[in-house]
Amino acid sequence: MERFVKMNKCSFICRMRAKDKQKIEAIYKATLSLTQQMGFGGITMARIAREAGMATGTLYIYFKNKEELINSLYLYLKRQKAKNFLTDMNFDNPLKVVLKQMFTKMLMGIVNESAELAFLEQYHRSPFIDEAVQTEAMQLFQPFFDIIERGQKEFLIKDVKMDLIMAYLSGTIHEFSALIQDNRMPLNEDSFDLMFTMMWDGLKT
Amino acid sequence: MERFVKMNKCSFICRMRAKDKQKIEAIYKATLSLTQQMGFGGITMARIAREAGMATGTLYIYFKNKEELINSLYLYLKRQKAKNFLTDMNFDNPLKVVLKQMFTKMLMGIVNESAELAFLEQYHRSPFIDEAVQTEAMQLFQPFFDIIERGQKEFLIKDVKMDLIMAYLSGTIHEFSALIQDNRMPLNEDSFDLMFTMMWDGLKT
Amino acid sequence: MERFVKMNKCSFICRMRAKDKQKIEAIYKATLSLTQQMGFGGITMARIAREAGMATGTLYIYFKNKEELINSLYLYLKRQKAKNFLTDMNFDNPLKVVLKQMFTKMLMGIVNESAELAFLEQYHRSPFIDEAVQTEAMQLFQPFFDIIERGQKEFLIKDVKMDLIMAYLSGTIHEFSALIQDNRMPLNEDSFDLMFTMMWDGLKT
Amino acid sequence: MERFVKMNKCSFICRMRAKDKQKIEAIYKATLSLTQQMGFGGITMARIAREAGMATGTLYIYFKNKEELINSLYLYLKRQKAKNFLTDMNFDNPLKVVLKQMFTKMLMGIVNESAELAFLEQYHRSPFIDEAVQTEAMQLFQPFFDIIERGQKEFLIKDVKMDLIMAYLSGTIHEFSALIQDNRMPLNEDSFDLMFTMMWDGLKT
DNA sequence: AATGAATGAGAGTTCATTCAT
DNA sequence: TATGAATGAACTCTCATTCAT
Repeated sequence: MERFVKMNKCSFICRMRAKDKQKIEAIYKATLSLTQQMGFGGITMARIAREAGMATGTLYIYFKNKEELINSLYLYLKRQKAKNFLTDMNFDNPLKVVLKQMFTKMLMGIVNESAELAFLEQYHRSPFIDEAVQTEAMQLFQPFFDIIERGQKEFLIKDVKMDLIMAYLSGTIHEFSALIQDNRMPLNEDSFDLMFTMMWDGLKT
Repeated sequence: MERFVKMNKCSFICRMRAKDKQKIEAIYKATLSLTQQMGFGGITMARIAREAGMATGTLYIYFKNKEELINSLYLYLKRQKAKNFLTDMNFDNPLKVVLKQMFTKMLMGIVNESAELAFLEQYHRSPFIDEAVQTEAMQLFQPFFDIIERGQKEFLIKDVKMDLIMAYLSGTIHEFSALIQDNRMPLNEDSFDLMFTMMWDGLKT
Repeated sequence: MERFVKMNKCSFICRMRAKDKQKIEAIYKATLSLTQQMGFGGITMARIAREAGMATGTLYIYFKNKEELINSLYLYLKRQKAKNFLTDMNFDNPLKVVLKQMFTKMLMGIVNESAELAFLEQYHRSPFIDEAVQTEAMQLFQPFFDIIERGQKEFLIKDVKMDLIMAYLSGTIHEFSALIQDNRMPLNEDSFDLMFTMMWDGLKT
Repeated sequence: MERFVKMNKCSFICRMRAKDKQKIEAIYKATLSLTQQMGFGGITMARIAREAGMATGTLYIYFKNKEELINSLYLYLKRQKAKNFLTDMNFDNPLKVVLKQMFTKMLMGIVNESAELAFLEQYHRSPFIDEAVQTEAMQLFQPFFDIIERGQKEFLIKDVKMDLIMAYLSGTIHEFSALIQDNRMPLNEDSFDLMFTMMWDGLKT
């Protein structure tokens, strides 16, 4: 949908009213905060609105309905994660070094953004899931798949289906993150080395 | 519409124990079936009752409320799983053999009981979770912890905290099960060997 | 869905709980009353429930949703009308006498049941209308169509399409009823004769 | 959606009358179009504004609220109808000819302006109705009443209360229009003759 | 013990109206 | 004048729980 650019005020400083980006972020923030506080089941449109400091109806200006709000937030987080993930990566390093970098980034990300994690985890088994949204989210991590394939070509990583590799990585990283979040593993280099070693030993040829 | 004439009250020798157990199992079965069909969110007391062939009110005779029903079912499944898990295990075999046996049992169990799996997975992030219940569930798997400790004493398994070992095992087994359920990995010995090898390589010293 | 007949109380006076017919009538009555008071637009489920002396949720035990409630009431009124309409009719009388009888009945019915009229009128342009329901309603008045056809065969009534006859009758009766309801025409035999004459003159050959 | 560059404010000679009228007509047109498309219940201020190519708030510059908008449109249509109705009428013709002319005009008007009809019909039982507005609308048709009175004085039309005559005419014309709109009566002279004859026979002495 | 109708709080969503720009 | 984001009351409908039978 296009909009009208209004110039009637003949104002040189023409700031378009724009459907406030800040507001969308306030909604996202409120939703994440609520998910962490009360779980996915505790999210209601009324509560999100109150937490974000606006009226219930306002949510429906920015999102068609609850489902769309949830899916948008999911995609937003995934994009953000993918962006962070690719920043400052040096893919020319030896494979194991690259993987260690990635592994560390992932765990660090999770630690710093526990609300996001809670949301993402609960999203997957929710009735809101949208296949198209998930597909798009998956594509953001293509560079990651490339690294694995490179490792397989160099005979460093087990030559098994990518599905199996992904399942293995996702399972371990997920659970390791949970350990850190629950303070059952400390947040230091030794601890990371330990976890990476387990993961890597299973992966390598 | 047919009708049953109930005579319980007219019976002088009124032992209800057996009946109760049957009813409770009917409720459990109905709940599992519904979880698989419509997800955790689709479970309502009315639906459980209908699926189990009884009135809504009857559920409240056997369970104080929905939360208790869910938690009871969780514990019931965990106990069942632990029982199956320990049956026919020969702990005198070499460690790796024992672990392979366990691994296989776990994945097989998951495949045969997909309704149970759906329930357990969704339970964990639900608002129904009860810490005491989870603790009890954990204790059922003590024999498993013993095996791991034995492996560490024999210098076969990495000498890291049990928490880390458990996180690693739980993460991989979970994801591997999902692969099988989604038919992205076949259900045969080769496939199991592949998965076990990955898992074991990460675990071993 | 099966049901249980409970006899455990060994009560000789076994009154089935039955989804209270009285309640349905209370709902109908409340709906009619509200339609008259505040128009079709003023009907809300909450108000119907309050007027009928029950909780909102209770309405949904008896009717799937608002639409079904409205359509059920419509059909109920139409059936009632058709029943009244056919009672005490002597179809052996000369045609004009039969028609006068019908005409009188219709107007009398309308006068006695002004709430019903308000409802029926507003139903027709509402978003609730259900074609199947209307078709069934139409069939209830078959005996009426038969009379008209008989009149046409006897060359007493204009030989035009039934649609046209019905439009003519429905239009005049409708408006005449409104006159009486608004007290712009008295409710006596002279007045009825006048109205019937106008109607009949247009109808006859 | 296109964009308008508005310069009104920059114009020193700012006469808005013409503009206003255009806007009001755009609003009326949009409202009629929506009534036809989605019924009276489908009209929302937001939709009217969008259809009319303006902002919601703008509607409130021209009309105090929704009720006033609807009532204004009603009166506007009635006035227009009355104007059309009186154009090209030759009241010197014999009474029956004049009536036939009127009857034809009315039905034709309905056929040509089905959106208007949909609106008028639904207006009558709406919560927006305003008595004063209706009274004014009625007065527009005075010339029509005069014709009827003339007919009564000439002993051509039944000597009954004007109310009864109006009810009779309004009822039949209404229903006949509906027949034509639903394509259950063709739009030709024979068809019009048939309908007029029915109506006239009821009316004449 | 078993029933299922009844309850009513609370969910998601819509929309007439306001108001800062 | 014109805008359209913001508001919040009011709507329909759901569901865990109760209770008379």
